[in-house]
Amino acid sequence: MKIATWNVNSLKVRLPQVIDWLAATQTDVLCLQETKMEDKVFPYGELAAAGYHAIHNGQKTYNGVAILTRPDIDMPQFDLPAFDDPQKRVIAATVNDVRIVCAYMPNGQAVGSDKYEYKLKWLTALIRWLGEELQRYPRLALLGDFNIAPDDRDVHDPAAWKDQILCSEPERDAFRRMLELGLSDAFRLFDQPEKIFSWWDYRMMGFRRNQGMRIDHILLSAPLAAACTACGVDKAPRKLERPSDHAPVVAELT
DNA sequence: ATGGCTTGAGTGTCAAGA
Repeated sequence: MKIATWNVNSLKVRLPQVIDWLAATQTDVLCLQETKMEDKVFPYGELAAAGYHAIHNGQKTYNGVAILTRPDIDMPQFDLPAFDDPQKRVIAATVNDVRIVCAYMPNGQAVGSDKYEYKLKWLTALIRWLGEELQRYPRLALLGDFNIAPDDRDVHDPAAWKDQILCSEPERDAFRRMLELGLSDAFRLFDQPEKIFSWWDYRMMGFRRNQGMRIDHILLSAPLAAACTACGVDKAPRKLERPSDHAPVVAELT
């Protein structure tokens, strides 16, 4: 089973790219972030015509997450429980006996800002809930835009970004706490080339200069990590006209 | 130099992203 995550930065703009990419890659499960639309305008019909079931947790303008699958979807869940939040950042479901959790984690804007405090509180709530979910669902995959670069290897210029947003120690500590639940970073299960990123700034020719960050991740519980045969970033969609600033991250499970 | 693009809302120009 091929699973993937992609922050599309508006599904309205990117829907043709998503449908083309699904057809080209034969992906079984795709988690989307930043759909930026309400549920009532979500393109269920176009996706069904492309062969995909879909569930969506959206809102106007900001955030919004979806899971697209070729297999049937069971036990959908929307939002973090026990964390009152109008921002639509979490959706989960069971697909082929794997619990898929799709998350758009807060950006945080700047270390020390109100949005940064919200990010850290949100991450703590996520981690508490993930611990419970792993008890219920030992076969669990967490996919999404984490807005965290876990390590200096994941940053094009670690000196410039030291202690900045996406790289600060409290954010990296939250990422480590996810790993301590028993999850593995699928990308790091394998030897990887240097300077592989999943996001590049639209400005300053960031993509052409490969000035990016690895902030989109697939974390796997132990049974799934043992079944994972490959993980990488597919840069092809980032080269298209009107791309998202993020590229898909893909993992293959036997 | 805290900008540089891109999107949505909405028709001015700003918030937000990372």
